[in-house]
Amino acid sequence: MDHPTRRARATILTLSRSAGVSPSTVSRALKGDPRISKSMRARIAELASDAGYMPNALARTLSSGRSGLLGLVLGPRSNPFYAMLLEEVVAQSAERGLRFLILHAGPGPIEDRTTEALLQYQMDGCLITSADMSSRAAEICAANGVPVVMINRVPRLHASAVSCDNAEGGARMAEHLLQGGHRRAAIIHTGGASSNGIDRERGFSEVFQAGGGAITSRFDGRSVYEGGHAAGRDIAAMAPEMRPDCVFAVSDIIAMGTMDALREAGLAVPRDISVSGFDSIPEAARAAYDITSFEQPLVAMVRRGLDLLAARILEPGLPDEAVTLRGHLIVRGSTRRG
Amino acid sequence: MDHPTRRARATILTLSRSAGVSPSTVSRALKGDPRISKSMRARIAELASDAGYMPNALARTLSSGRSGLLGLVLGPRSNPFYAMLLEEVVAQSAERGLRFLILHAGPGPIEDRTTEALLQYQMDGCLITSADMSSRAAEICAANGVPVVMINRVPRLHASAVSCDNAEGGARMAEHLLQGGHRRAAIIHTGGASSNGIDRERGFSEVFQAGGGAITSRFDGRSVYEGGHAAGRDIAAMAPEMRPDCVFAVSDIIAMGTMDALREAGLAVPRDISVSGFDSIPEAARAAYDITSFEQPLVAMVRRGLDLLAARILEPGLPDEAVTLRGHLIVRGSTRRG
DNA sequence: TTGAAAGCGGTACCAG
DNA sequence: CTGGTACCGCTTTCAA
Repeated sequence: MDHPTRRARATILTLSRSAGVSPSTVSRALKGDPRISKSMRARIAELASDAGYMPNALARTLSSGRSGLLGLVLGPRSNPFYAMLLEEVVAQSAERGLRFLILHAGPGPIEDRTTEALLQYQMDGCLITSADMSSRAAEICAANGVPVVMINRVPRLHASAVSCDNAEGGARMAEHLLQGGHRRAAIIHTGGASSNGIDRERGFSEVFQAGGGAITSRFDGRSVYEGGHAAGRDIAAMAPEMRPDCVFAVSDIIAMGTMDALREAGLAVPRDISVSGFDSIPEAARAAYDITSFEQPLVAMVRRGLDLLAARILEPGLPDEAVTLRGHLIVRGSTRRG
Repeated sequence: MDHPTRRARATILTLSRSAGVSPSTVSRALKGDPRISKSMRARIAELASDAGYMPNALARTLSSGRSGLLGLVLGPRSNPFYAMLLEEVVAQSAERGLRFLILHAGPGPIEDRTTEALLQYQMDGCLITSADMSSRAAEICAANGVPVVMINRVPRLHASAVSCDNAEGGARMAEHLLQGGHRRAAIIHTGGASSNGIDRERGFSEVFQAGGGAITSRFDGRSVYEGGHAAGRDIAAMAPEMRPDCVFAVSDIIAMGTMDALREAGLAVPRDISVSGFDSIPEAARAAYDITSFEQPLVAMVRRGLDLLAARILEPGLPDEAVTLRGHLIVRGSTRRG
């Protein structure tokens, strides 16, 4: 009961027959093994392309043990940062001949059921780009010898990680705001879950306070626009003398919401209050927002992340590693200057 | 040269040995074959879970011919609509036990090289959610008996498709604007490539003109915020008596750019000019934009898309099919009412 | 109700 | 430089 519409595909066996050589010779010729004569290689290459031969990656996996498949866990679309990460990851991994299987995309933690799918597909490794993912997935992977690398997240047990220097970023932002004459800051964080957010807040607070500033209020921005918006509304509702003179949101998407709420309440940014964010997503850079932010070195982060993963796939014993990359402050129009 | 860190995984063979039965019995027991006695099934199930047995999906594919893997082509992140689509697709396919391999994510067409990866991984089917993808990929898939379904794109050769009624959406928007007293419309389209955009524009133009309105200008919004922004700037620069009284952008992301540009130029929306979009992405629904839009029935579109794919995987001979779903107009604050 | 054995498409080791 | 062959993990007839 074959599929009549699906013409039988060429395999190494069929090629070997039409070439009159053995399957192993074909296999070697196809992957450029130097032991095969040039002429034979050329002949087989020609035959293969004529026959429209496509290697069966799955069969190769079965015998070689390596699938070339990586698992990807992506954070929620509500933060455009993850969409950027996705594009960059896909672009860079294509160059390396790696493919991604989507394990999870969206809010909430990855389910155990899903993690198991990973194992069924013999993935060589797993890339996690979500800040609030349960560490359970990493555990399951580790237990099965599948290396895990996290991007945009501080390292946890059973995983390597790449992140930008979040504390440093917070500190740079604090300096910038202090120089602009700000002394009363509101912080919009992400509520416990995100280690990134915590580091950014810590770096900010230390420097801001050391410089004579005060953190006058804190809000939970829940890593979403709406969370920032709600915080902005609360800030705008404060009595003018109680109001902070600047806001540090731990991510741009939050800062966008805050800024909109402040404006809707009739406050001018940065005249009445400065707003700053983190990540430097393109949306926050638009003229309509023009938010001062700390840029994460996205391309480099992805590159290092894939490097870490590739190294651990080649050499399973390698210890976990935490890489911190330097980002940089981008001053835009949403913060008052000195 | 084994990997010492990676404990050997349980396989059907190891299970069969510890159970003292044949591999085929284990295989059948595991998938609930009724021919295996209840007691044996229970015993093997227990053994399997004790051993932490995970089936090797790739090995299964090799012998069964079905991988459970689908290919995904995703449009550029610059339009949040694709990120929505991604989350919905992943959520719904997880329920069906289908996994997605990312073939492409981002701007530009999918490369042939990439399409070939598809074939190497024996994907059962392919889902394409990008408006401007080259039809070449669909062709390659078809040639190899891999069914292709396009979501948010009108059908082409060698593929089934699901889309919302784009022309109808344009028509509804035209009616709405006519009722609001608008008679001079600017259209911001996406420049040839997108069949969706063309249908939306056509539906709009026909009804708007039939109702006594005129299309006074057209701009290429290139499906990106910046394209809409540039068009908005051009519109704002027109002499007031030449200026359109409303704008129909063929997607929300374009409308957002246009709206920002109009406001930056000092025009009020909708007092001076109305702005309308298409898709109804959450970003455009925010209070800061509040854009009147035509909502695509995303959940249903994805459901039908996966249905089409699933049906064609089970029965390879099925003819291509085009499904059109009905969306609906969402009137918000960016368009002047009667 | 269960077992034996032949593949699925490649890889890689051992010969020659 | 090339051939023979066992095997990766699972499915699936065909027998018993």
